[in-house]
Amino acid sequence: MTNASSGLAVLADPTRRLILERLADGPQAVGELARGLPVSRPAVSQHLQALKSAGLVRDQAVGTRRVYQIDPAGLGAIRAWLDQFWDRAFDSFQAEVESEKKE
Amino acid sequence: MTNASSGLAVLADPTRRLILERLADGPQAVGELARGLPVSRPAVSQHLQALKSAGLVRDQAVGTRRVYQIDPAGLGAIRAWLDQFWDRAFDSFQAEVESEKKE
DNA sequence: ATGATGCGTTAGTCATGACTTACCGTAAGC
DNA sequence: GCTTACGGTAAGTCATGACTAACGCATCAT
Repeated sequence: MTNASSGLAVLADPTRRLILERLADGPQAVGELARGLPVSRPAVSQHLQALKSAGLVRDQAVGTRRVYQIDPAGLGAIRAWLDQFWDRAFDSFQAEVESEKKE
Repeated sequence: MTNASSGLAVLADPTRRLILERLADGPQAVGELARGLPVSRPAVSQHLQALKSAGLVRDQAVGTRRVYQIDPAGLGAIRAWLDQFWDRAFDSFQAEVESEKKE
């Protein structure tokens, strides 16, 4: 699923954000990622699974290796939610300031 | 702390997002919020505490009630992180597409 | 002063999830 | 064929955190 809810839940974990930051510099295989991270390879695998089902990464088999890269669609959904939320909050924020002025 | 890390961690919880959505329509007191939510009032209090320490809401004492409203600053930090991350990811994504075209 | 309302806090329970170890399947190299 | 690298999966442990019930404190009304 590629909605903001699952995306935000996935972005909550610091290790998962680390993985995304690595992938933001270019595609990488699971082993490469694990070598640069403070957790085991299976842990990375599980995080990648979570990121994938949230639509934040794509994977591609290359021989025996499996290369992951960021999927912009997932990030877009989160940005959209945040932007829509921001607009709404800011509107009511200003409306509140206005109504307080009149008193 | 008002950085993206704490903000994202706080946004991960669905109940907390519900609270924020309510507050996006205007300031509200704790009891009002709790009445419209599927959890107890103490739970709402604790969530508000988490939201407050992440810089996402402000509170204001009004008599015996305590009115909460969204603090735009916290949301801004998260948006900034996401935007910066999105740009970086999209660049390397396009670069990858380009390099694949040439093969 | 007394009662009532509104909230924060504490203690304790329970579920979730992040992690490791061990294992299994698969693709490449000798 | 056999072995070796790579990665997903299963099982089990442990910490975190979301929640409720109970309590205490402050503010307003009578």
